[in-house]
Amino acid sequence: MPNYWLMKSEPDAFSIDDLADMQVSPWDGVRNYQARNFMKDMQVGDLVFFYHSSCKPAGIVGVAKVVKEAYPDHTSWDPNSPYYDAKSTPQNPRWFMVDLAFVEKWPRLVTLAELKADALLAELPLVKKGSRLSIMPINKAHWEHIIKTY
DNA sequence: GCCAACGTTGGC
DNA sequence: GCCAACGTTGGC
Repeated sequence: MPNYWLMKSEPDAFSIDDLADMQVSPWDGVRNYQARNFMKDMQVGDLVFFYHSSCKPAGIVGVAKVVKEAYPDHTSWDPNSPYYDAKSTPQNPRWFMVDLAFVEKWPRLVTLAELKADALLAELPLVKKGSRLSIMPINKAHWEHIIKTY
């Protein structure tokens, strides 16, 4: 029984097309404790809404699947990486990543505005005011509603 | 580019 | 441990 998630990425940095090209990619660069903790909860086979943020329009563009559970994010101890964090070391890693596999790109982007306008999704963390989490759990009812409706 | 919301840092 | 200052996110 898979769990469901939503993960945000800026398409300029990493888009669903990039994932489609690579088929499998690590999800690195997460530097938020709450998001990290959610990643640690992910299991192989979990399904993920791929969300494009900071673009016009923002929204869900497709689906990915977890193929490797959380392991240390090596970019955190690479001084040349934009994601470098001096407090993270190979001996004592602070940040983690998972590997995702491409599943499907949707024929169209489902916009944040649509999701906000959907009364059945009022409790979706994504549409809550001030939500800045880049990774969040999605319950089964919400997941199935979104898959069915859009 | 603006700004609201939120997370993190650091002085005390 | 509190909280003000600062930085970041992310929609518009």
